Amino acid sequence: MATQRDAGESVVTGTAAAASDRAGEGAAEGDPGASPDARPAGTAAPDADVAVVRARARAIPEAAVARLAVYLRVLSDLSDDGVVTISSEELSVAAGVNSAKLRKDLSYIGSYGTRGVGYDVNVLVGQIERTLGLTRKHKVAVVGIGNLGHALANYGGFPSRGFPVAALFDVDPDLEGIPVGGVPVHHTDEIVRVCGELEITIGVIATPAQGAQAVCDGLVQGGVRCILNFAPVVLQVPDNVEVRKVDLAVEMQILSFHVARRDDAASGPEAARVGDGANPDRDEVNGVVVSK
Amino acid sequence: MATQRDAGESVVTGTAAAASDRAGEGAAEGDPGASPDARPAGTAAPDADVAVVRARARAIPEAAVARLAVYLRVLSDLSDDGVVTISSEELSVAAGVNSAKLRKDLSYIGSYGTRGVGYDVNVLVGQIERTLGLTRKHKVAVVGIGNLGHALANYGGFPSRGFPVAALFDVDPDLEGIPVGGVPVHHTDEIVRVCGELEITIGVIATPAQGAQAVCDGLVQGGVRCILNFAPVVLQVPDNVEVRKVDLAVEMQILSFHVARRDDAASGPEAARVGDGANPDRDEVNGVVVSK
DNA sequence: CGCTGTGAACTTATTCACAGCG
DNA sequence: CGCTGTGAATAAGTTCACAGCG
Repeated sequence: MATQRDAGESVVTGTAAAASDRAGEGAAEGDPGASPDARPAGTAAPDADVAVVRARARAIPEAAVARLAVYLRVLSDLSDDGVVTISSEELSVAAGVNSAKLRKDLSYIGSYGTRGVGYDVNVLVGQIERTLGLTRKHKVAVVGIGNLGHALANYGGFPSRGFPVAALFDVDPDLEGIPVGGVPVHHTDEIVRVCGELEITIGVIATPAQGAQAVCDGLVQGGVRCILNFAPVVLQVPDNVEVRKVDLAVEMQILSFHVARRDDAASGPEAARVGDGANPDRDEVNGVVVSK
Repeated sequence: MATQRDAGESVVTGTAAAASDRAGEGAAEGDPGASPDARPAGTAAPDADVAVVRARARAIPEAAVARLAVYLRVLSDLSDDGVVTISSEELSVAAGVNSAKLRKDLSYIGSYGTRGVGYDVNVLVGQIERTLGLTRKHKVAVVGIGNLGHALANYGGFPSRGFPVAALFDVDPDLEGIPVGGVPVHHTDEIVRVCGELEITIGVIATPAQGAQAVCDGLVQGGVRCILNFAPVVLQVPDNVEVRKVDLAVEMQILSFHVARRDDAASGPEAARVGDGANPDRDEVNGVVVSK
């Protein structure tokens, strides 16, 4: 009964990072050791502004939030490339959405565009970061240092985006103390204590299904209120804890559904041709040319 | 431009084209008394069934498809545990949705329940697998054998669910020939040839951003029509190729938004109206009151 | 009875289309 | 002009609530 969404639910127009290059170049988003409130030039009053942003936050549709994160990544890249201004049309293409939707999404966070011109890239970056609560760091704990956990612990995309991996846990005592990506692994028994002490805000569960709920309970007890769950189980959490689920098998199955549907359409209502895969040079399906 | 759906965008219903929904029923039928549903109560026809399933497939809401995959996983677990029958209420709890939604979702694939009793677990597993196109194997290729690629190549969840990892690719020539998870790594130059020969249906992109589009083009040219993209870029693909994107940084940022929103509510004008029941523990994190 | 299956009501999200500002 | 910002119109998705079957 607590909030629990999964990546495939209402929205997740993703963007930002998985095995990124941006990883290494820690800089980018103007905030090098400066104040945690790092605001790009050209914005206004700190205190009142925050209140406004926050007030609006409550009204932003869930679906729009996911897209804002995408826009942010695209805008960050543009900023790195020295782009100063961009129109809703251009940005929408880069983000893979239509321009009306983009403008609507941006309107939820305020009016930061200039009519007849477009948006100032840096201003937008700053506003979106603020809206998403990225003006502060969110310490991350990864539980389950298997293949996936390793990948996550070493993933540069997290720290470079304000999500430092501050703690690692695993049930295997042999891993205790061993550093992965520069952070030592603790035993899962220590989750509550360590998360509390380090003030972890986001927990990432990369364990097998069986252990996941126990790990989750520990994280919650340790004060973690946001969980990214890779384990194929539905976690039970209190109402004040937010869970997002990433289920690779589910993603694959959704893709599978679309293949089936397409094959179907291609072969008409009757006779589903089973061995269609045999075609080695399929450049068209439904008469549509594939290759570019 | 091509179709590119991110997990969560609407799709399935062919929008403009197939206007009418629910396969089969005559729209003219207006009397609520008589069950207008085209499908006979018995529902069993083996062969014709496929046609029915497929026809309905076109009408299944995108959101429901994602959930069907979740139900399938839960049902498979139940089946393994020897559970024969389950009610919508029980299944919905296990899947983390409400029972009305679950019944509605199941109704999209047909009527396989028994009133007063519930659903036969195995029958449901079979029907969902059929709907999702899981009655055939879908060979998977993973491109980018870095941390994430390694994890994916070794991830047991794929093969066990009908998605054998049949090919691996990386730009690094040093990796060539080296087996990862029992499958040798090819150079990315071979993507088109190998994917064509092996009849890969799903490509997983786990490369850094820069290489992603080129890899994607290769996969498409090699006949791959479904892509799971972990790279933080919006891929350009032909209309008949389906892309789903998984973006970890975006997931984190969505979580971040919710932390910010919650912190805000807690410290805002009125007190948080939380008071769930499950977690009476810690009341503050980072100095912010969470629950009352 | 108990539980499914489903129209109908309602909520959320997307798209349209245009007023209005720079 | 060109482009933003946004109400109003549509479409998609969720929940309700209950008829009807086993």
